[in-house]
Amino acid sequence: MAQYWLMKSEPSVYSIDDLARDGRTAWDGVRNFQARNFMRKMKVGDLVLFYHSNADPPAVAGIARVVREAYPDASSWNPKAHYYDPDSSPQNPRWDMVDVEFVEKLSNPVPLSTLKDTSGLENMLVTKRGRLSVQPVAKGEFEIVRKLGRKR
DNA sequence: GCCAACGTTGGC
DNA sequence: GCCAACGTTGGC
Repeated sequence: MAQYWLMKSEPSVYSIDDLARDGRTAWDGVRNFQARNFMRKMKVGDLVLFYHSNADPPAVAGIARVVREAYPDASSWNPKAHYYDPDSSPQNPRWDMVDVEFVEKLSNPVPLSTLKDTSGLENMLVTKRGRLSVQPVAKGEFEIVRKLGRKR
């Protein structure tokens, strides 16, 4: 059974439009253990709410799908990479990433304020735990957000 | 740009 | 193993 997730990206770094253009991307740069552990649970076919953080307004901007399950994030042992971690190596990778593909851009992005105000979403982690960049979402929550996002 | 929240590191 | 210091996230 498919699971549901929310993943954050700053649109100035990588936006839903970038994903629409590229078709698919490797979700590298996650350097938080809890977020990494959630990525390790992802299965091909799982659906992802693509959330724009540090945006105006912060919002769920689109939907993506997992197309490759967790594998080592090579940028973690590249000294020139922004997210370089000296404790990670090819022999002993510390960080993983997944590949996701573009599914849809929401015609009506769902801002954080709406997530906070909508009945049925009061338990979403994104409204509580500001700093977790990869998090699980309940199926019902996913459906509500997708529906809101498709409204015009 | 500020700063609260909170995850991580490292001294002890 | 505690916890203070530090760094980062991310809303505002």
